[in-house]
Amino acid sequence: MTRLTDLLLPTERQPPADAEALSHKLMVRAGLVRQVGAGLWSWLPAGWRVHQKVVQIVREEMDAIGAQEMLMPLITPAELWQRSGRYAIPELFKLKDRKGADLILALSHEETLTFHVAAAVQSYRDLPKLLYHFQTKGRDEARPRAGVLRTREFIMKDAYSFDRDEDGLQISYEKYAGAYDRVFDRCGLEWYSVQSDVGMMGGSGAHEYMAPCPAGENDVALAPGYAANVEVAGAEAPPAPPLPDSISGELHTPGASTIDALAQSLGVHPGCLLKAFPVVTESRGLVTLFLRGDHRVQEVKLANALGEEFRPAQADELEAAGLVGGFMGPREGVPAIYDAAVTPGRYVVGANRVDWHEVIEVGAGERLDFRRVESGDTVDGRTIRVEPAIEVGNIFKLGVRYSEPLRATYLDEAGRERLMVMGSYGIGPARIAAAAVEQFADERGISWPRAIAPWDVHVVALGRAGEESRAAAEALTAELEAGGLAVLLDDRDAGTGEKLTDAELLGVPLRLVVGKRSLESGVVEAQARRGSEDLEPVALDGAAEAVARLWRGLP
RNA sequence: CGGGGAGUGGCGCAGUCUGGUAGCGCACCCGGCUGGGGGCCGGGCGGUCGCAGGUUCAAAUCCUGUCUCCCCGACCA
Repeated sequence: MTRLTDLLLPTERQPPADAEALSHKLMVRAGLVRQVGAGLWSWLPAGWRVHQKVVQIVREEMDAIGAQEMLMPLITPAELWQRSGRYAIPELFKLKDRKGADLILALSHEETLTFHVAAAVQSYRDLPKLLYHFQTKGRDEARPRAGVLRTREFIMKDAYSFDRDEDGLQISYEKYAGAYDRVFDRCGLEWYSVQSDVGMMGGSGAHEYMAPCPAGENDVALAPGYAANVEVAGAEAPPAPPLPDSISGELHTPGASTIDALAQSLGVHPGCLLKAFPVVTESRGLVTLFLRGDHRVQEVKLANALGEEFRPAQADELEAAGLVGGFMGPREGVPAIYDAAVTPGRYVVGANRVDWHEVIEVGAGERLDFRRVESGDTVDGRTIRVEPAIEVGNIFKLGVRYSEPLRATYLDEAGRERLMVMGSYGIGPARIAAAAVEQFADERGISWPRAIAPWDVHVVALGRAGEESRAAAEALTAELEAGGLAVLLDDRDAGTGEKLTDAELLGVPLRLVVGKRSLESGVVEAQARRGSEDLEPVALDGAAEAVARLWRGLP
């Protein structure tokens, strides 16, 4: 039993002035978390209970697939990271000890675990190995944001798999994927897994687990049977209306240096225009990308499509090539690449002269897909919608990205030395908590899924200290606890409104109100936090069982 | 890193333009009333006005520097 009079639960009537995201506001208001610095948060007792609930669910599902829990240090010798090549990451916290030795704060633990497994495992007989831990991560984020959604220090469950080959990795990957499905289901979240970008570091496959909500940092493209991060999603765009024949040749377009202005002055759909996006790459030099005026470049897709990194061209480079900002178009000597949604036909492009555009005929040449998909696009005839989501977990086929530099090898049956094939699998418990707040909160506050609520039942004892209702609430609480429920008892000497309002803010799934009015009939009032209708009152006689039953029926 | 905004009691804010020694609501403490939706009355506690320097008889207010935090973007292995 937790008595509210013992608990540090600093609820606030007003959200912090600088909070933007709903989960940020509510988690602070409900007394779950407090900020220490930018991206640095303390978990107060009630919030930590939620975090621990999530951790326990994750732990159980990891154990269930045969993964073994361990613990590796946050502070790590820099040398391991120098070997893996990750020492240069800007987000990496770097420090020195008193002897001047270089150390880092691990932002994940591939290096450390690969180091251990490389030393401990020599034979194919010892593979596969599935391992995980919950450990603090340090990440010097350029921009921490939205309360606990993006922080510079946080606890992550990071898991790893070591296999002898790709086939083995596939099996391990599927085990973790299954465990993840169960974790997010059990946490009561609305979620889906999406294909994700494997990044420049390579890797042969990756999925992200996404919890849709407005505060999400990722945009996800969804259609029946299809889900992908917009960083990789590809789709068919609805065709743009044809450019009227009346518009042709050279066009005097004074001041129309933006797509909107140009489309408006010509009276045509923005899709009839081509937008130019000049970039420079290592192997190609300056290239101009063209996509429909109503489309946007998706930079991750672009890098993948190009097969190399790129940067926007600089003003002097444009000038040297004769490209004119605001009126840019194809030009002799500058390679042009068209987006896949630019179907052959007539388009308005810049004439590379200030205040002039022209109509060109685009043929059926080579295309790359580098535009961002938009709501209304289709995949195999199914309409896509794009929505924001929080990334709550990811699974990633690493391959030999770490086993190679860190020499994690084993001997196969033939005595040949071979590289272990790895996977990594992350979950952020804090993000799961924040996502649950985002997804289920209403105007009164948080509404926890049963599985991760800080307590199972919130007993509100009305009346003054010493009154009969207080004693009844105490007795009821003890009985519920004996029956296996975790109960928060509001035993404060506060007004009814304050107690009920705080209960709704905190969001425990089942609330029981003990007051003299209902006690006269030998019952307490029950209300589910989610859904507004009162449940049937619960008779004090046999309450433990009845309440447990009610609780089991909640979401 | 670029753009924008903000630092005044635990929280939310006013005061800054026009310099005169800090105020409001909530919270908190004491007393009393009330006791099923943040109730009422009375009395209180609490602030180096982010920090440093400067101007001035006098600085929350003007000047210079600096730190911190938030939002948008970039970045996010």
